[in-house]
Amino acid sequence: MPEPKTSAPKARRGRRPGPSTTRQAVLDAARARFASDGFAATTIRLVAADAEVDASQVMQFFKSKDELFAAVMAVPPSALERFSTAFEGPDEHLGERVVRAYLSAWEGPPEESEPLMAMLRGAIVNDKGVGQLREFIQARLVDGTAKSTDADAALRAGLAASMLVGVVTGRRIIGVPTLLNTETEELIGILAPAIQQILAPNRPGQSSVR
Amino acid sequence: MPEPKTSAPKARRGRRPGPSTTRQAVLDAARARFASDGFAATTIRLVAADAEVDASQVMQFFKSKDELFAAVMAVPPSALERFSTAFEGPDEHLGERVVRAYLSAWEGPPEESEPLMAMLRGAIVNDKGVGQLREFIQARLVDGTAKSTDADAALRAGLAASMLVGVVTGRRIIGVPTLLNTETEELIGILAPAIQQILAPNRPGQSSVR
DNA sequence: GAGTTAACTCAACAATCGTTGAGAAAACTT
DNA sequence: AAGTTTTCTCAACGATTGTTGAGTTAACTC
Repeated sequence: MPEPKTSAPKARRGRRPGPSTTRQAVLDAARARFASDGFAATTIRLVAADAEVDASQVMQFFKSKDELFAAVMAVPPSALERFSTAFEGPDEHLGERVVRAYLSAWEGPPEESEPLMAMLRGAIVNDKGVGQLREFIQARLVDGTAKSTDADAALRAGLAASMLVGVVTGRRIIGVPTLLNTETEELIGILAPAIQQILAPNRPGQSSVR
Repeated sequence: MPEPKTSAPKARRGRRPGPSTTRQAVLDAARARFASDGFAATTIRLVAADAEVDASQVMQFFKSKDELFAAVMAVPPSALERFSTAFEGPDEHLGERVVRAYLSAWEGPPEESEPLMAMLRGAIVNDKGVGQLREFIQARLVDGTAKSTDADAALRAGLAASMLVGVVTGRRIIGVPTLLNTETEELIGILAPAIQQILAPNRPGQSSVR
């Protein structure tokens, strides 16, 4: 239920006085809507109402609903950094670092997590969304992290990405009760050895610290 | 591209002669459409055209689009059997059996795989879909497979389910190139040890002291 | 064979959607 | 200060959607 910030007075007719922050307001509203409701359930009119603007204004800033969605899905560099830096460093705790990077990226502040959630929620129903998510996983999570051109390393990075995205989806989108009722740290404790196994399988027996 | 079985002649006006197979034809068409296009992109008229019936006929058999979707998402018992039997047997190759069960269920014959694909594709956009997928994972893949009432075992089953569903999603829905270009057997070879790590983490014969 | 029920088509409604064009008011340019 | 540009609301269009009611034909019941 979107409610106007102030009790809706009367809609002025022309341009508003003062500097215009509307474009950013529309973008913020759209990001939140796409992230929580998905692509199909998010209507231009609803976004416009959230941003307290007319629907046609949204169309003037962003040319179409698809372009608005594309603008929303732009993943901020701070989130990308999490993934790339997680792969750097010694192989010993690689699994834990990667798991931690994924979970924290999707559970972090809205500026980082909402574009990612919007991608997941919108990917299935919007054609551009599927392509965007595919490219994001392939370029940013697979090619961008596997340092060498090793095909096997890329495959393992892709599998780890799919698995961790699956965990996030199950927890944040599907809402599987078992995953919802578990602390993030406990999840990491279980996932880290498995992802370690995927990414650095060289020493099979070395995983268990305890 | 939906194709009429025969070149569309003329639409008769009343009930057709002979025994009626229309209800099943509608269900088959809907299952295929929901599985390949998702919930939002699948229209009643499109399903009706595929089944060579009028759209109102679809509404007479199934009361609404939601109920049609619910009927489509009914997972056949043969698919459920794959999952439950995979968890039975020695722990030694548990990971490989479970991985094989998941991948084969989603890549098997259409009667089995299409309801599962419909669940995945439709889950995000349809409210009933999210609930259905959540209940499917929780009841069938978590509670149904974890033999004991052990909370930790249920959590591990839930994580394994989410991860493997993630792999299937990345491969069959998102279409991550790296995963697409890899043989199923090679995937199993990499995934099996990781899932084994999740489901049976302790070799020193320690079964969760409580 | 009459009467009832079920299967089926046709036409249309009501709602919602993305999108557009015209015009009003403020900001910006000169 | 006049003219241009940008921001903004209003009203509506065209298309599509799920859904419904009326009428038509065949199968089923007795």
